[in-house]
Amino acid sequence: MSIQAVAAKAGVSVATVSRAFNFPDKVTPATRELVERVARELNYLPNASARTLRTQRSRVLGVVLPTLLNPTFAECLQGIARAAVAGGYAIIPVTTGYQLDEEERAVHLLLAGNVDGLILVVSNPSTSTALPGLRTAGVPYVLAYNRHADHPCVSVDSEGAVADAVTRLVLLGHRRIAMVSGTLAASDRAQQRYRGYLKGMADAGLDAPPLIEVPFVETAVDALSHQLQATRNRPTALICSNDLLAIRSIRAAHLSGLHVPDDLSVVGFDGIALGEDLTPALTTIAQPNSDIGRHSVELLIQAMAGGTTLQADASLLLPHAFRDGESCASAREHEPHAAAS
Amino acid sequence: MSIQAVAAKAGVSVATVSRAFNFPDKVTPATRELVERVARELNYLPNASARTLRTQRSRVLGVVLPTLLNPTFAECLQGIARAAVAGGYAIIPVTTGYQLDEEERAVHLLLAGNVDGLILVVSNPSTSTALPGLRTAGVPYVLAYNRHADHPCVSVDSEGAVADAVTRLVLLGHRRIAMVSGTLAASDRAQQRYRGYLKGMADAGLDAPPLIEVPFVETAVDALSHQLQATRNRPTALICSNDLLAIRSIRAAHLSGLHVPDDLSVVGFDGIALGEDLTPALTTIAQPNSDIGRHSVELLIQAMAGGTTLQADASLLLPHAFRDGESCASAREHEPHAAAS
DNA sequence: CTGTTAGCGCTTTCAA
DNA sequence: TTGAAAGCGCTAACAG
Repeated sequence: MSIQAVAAKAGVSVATVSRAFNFPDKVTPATRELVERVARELNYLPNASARTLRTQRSRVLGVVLPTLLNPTFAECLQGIARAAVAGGYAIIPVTTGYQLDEEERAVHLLLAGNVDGLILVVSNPSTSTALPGLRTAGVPYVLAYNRHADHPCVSVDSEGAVADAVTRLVLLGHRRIAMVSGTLAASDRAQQRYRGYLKGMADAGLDAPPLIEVPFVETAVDALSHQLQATRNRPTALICSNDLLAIRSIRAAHLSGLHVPDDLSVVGFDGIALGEDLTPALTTIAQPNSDIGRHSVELLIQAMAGGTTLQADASLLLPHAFRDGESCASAREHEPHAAAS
Repeated sequence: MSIQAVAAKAGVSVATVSRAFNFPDKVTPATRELVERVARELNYLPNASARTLRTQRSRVLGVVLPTLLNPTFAECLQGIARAAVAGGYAIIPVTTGYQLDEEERAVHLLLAGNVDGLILVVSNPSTSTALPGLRTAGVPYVLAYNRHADHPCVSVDSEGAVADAVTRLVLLGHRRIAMVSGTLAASDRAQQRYRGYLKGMADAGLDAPPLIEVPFVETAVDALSHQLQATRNRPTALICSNDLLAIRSIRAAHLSGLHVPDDLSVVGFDGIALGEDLTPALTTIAQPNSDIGRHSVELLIQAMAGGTTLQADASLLLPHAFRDGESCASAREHEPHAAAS
């Protein structure tokens, strides 16, 4: 079904059909209705490729994210999708599995696909190989979750959030607080969160035990169980770099015969919706995942409307919230191995 | 960057550039390398819209799903994405929130976007308003998770799976087994699973208590807690229509002072990866979510290669597996309220 | 092996 | 208010 067919059947020119759809008030009500009726009869759908080719605008946004298996990004994507539709845009999401080369491949794919703009969550803006190319290509883009002085970003103050969380744990009587993280090198967020942890510990005058880094999420439970059993001065609280890690930490504690939160408090980061349905309900630093997506889209659309590309000073810092759950409690008055500490 | 520019700079015709990219062996190695070098220098990316317009093939697949907030569909989408990339296709996913009108809107959007084929998870194939249009449009499509005699579907035998699960529970000594489901009318899968439950109960010669239908997932925990507290002949086991519901059921049990699995066994359906990390680890009927996505794509690509549309007889029934966890145990020898039963 | 050229479906001047 | 026609970037005959 082409515009030609509609024009022929309606007895008007293709230009008129085009106008009837794109500028309804530039044609007389009579012809407009005629065209609309015929189009409906013929089941006409304007061809997006032809339109894109002609106008040089696709009304499609590319989205690059690490994975959808982490509900954090699924929630964010949901926010992106909703805002995109509201703004008249479609989206093409591509996942990268936290791999640098995949990030670059994804950007290429999307650029070749004529997207008008990009929203991306990269491993690390500083080391990303995809970003420089994007910049020179002149395509508007915005980073979500990442935080970097040279790029437009929509994020939260991870560092401050974790530092605050440490303070809370200290107020609950915890002294031996450890941090659990994925590969530090693979994510600027993990690095920021770790810095926040170190800051919080320093502020409280506490020694920070070595970071518990679990390179592969699949092995997190085993690695953690090992740590929880082996350590003599076992931590009484764990701050986890994300909720998935927190969930696995709770399991690791269980497998080590520790009860959460009585023997071990666990705090997550992300605020995935599922966390509230767990038993114990996850105590976590909640990010507004859906809003991060929404604001990214709105920023992008706004910039595109102005025909410009986004600058770093357009960055947005969204509020986070400490979400109380049941995986976190006061440190026991009576600590085991007290003599050894 | 157009093909013209590359041709000019390389001193060849546009046709040669096109060939160098699409049929490398139809040009001499020398010119091919020349073209490739110039293209790289100019940072040339072929324009997808122009190519689509010309060839009438977009190499894009549309994906329609209820939501990405349920990890089941996120896992499936991951499988779809991987298979699509392997087959040289990009995907555009659209979520519908289980709403009929959204399903129709999504299909329209995708069709206008020139997708070559569609993979969809609809609420109910029988009542779907989007499917008939799709059929007449002649666009290849396949349903995932749904099951229907008139459409090509990739699914598992939900009915048989649930019936088997009931049998297992019976063998564990359970007699009072209830089923928890979302809105039955909203999903053919829920209906199939319920039928399987009824069949399993009948086979065991047991009375099936009324279905516990929780219309809105958000309220599931409250509604369930209420049921678990109010019932005199409280069930000793719950079969849940999906894993999210199972997780909420475990929480509801906890809030009602019941321990899982000692006081109540809970079995889910879906096999989301997260279930294995929970405490207790979720006992569930696992679907091969990623494979469902992969097979859907492969079926579709295969059909498109043959220039045909998929028929109902191409449907695939994939194997499911009962995944043992910790949320399910033998019924207590010594049942409370035994006298009343 | 390479070049010329028509045309995919649409929007957008420019004229009428 | 409407129509004629050019052209977006690419591929695929067809000719050489």
